[in-house]
Amino acid sequence: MCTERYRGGVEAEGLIAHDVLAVVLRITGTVPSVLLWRRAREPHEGRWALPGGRLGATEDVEASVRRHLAEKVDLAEVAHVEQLSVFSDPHRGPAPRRVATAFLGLVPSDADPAIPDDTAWHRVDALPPTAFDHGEITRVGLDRLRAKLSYTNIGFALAPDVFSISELRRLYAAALGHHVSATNLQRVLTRRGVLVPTGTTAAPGPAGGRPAALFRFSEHTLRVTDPFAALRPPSGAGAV
Amino acid sequence: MCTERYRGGVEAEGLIAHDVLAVVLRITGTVPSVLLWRRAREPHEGRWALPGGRLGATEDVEASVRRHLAEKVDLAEVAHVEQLSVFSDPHRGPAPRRVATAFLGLVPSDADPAIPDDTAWHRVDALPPTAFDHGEITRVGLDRLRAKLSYTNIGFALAPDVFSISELRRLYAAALGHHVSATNLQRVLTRRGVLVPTGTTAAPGPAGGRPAALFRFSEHTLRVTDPFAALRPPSGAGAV
DNA sequence: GAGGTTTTCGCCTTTTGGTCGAAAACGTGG
DNA sequence: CCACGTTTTCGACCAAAAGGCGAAAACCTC
Repeated sequence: MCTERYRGGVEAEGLIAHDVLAVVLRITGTVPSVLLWRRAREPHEGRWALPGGRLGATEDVEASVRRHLAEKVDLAEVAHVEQLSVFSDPHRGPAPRRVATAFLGLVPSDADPAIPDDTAWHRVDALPPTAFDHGEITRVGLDRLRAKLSYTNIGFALAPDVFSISELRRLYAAALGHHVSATNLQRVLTRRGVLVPTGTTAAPGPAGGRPAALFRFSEHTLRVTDPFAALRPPSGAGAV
Repeated sequence: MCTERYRGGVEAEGLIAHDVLAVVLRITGTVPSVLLWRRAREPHEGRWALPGGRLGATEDVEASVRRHLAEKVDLAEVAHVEQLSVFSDPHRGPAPRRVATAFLGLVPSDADPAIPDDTAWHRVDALPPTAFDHGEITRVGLDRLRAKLSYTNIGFALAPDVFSISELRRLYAAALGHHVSATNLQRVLTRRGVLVPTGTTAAPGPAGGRPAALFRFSEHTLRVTDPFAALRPPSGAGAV
């Protein structure tokens, strides 16, 4: 049949199914959680998988991952999306061969978007059995988030629109997995100009305490804190 | 014919040609250069393209880019390869649709590998007309190199096995496009433990001068200088 | 108003990066 | 063999950035 030769022809020509996947993270309590859905069909029936799907003919990978993500979560709640990496091990899943471009997505901690019945948030420190290489991909996404918290304004995608320093401190500590000092966090982010005071304060908790000043991020798009590390240009920089 | 329905079937199924591409950089004089080959056929005949080719059925993208690179340059001279990004704009080239995974490759300044007749090094500040989006991809590769020079030991892939500080300073300045102080470069890299003295010295130039002490990189694989920026863990770090 | 709680802020220390100039170690040419 | 130019090295100093601590501020309840 044509179908037989068809398959063979496809592989000889090197045409490959291309998927997109999203590691969608959100800080819940003291630990990040990732959005996963439970597979109802083989392969890997019953295991938990990252949202995603086939790359369409008229879209680039970022448009595609946004389209597929919209099936699992309200896209308006996803504050940031960026490309992670390509996963292409020929044995990363059963035949036929699939290549996937993975993305990182971030949802602010105050958003609690509606999600389908087969979908749930899972703490990254207690992942259920994952399908294919999705566990490894989740780890890559988490690592990326942690790295970028240090030298970008990516916190805007984890925090509510306005927030107190202690709330922000809690989010950073949860994402980074280690203690973060409120004093230092505020100073570092302020010096970089990513944090601006709103002038308003929050009501104290039931146990009292001084009312917290409220802040917001100056920008809601990713910006690298420019001379973020060693070996800066002297003063007036001339790009090549 | 089968062929007719074949094509239609392929696109309906979303099967796509996947390419790999490499931005191979090398510091030449005071400016980085990129390895390009001149296309002898349409589309974009006569324009200059990045090395690369089709992803094969039994290899992942990194193995593939190494295989294709071997056709243009001696792989043993490529000291470092890392994934850059996926380029998937449906209109990034004429039909049929192609998706490409781009890589960054680095060749030490003392290597001068043999290359085919259709291939040449081009200074990145004076690129010839490039095919498809290869000019943009080159820019992405250069940006990646510049960023990583600041917070990783990636210099090992630009420098000879042993080198003087002034040689290394020249390489960093050329790659970054701005002045770099030898004193500071040595201190920063030494403090991070990526630079180790060999105990030997180089012969002075024809005009004399104090003989330069020679160094080498402690590792020849990529390592991120761990707490490379703000928001470090307190002291004893416990990973989650 | 006393006592508990939470946030804020000033002050200090440590680490890191940037700059400068003197000294060291070589050549060459009188 | 000594003065001079050259290149590298190294110490000293400075500024910026980040980490830490504790007192003070601003709220609660009893």
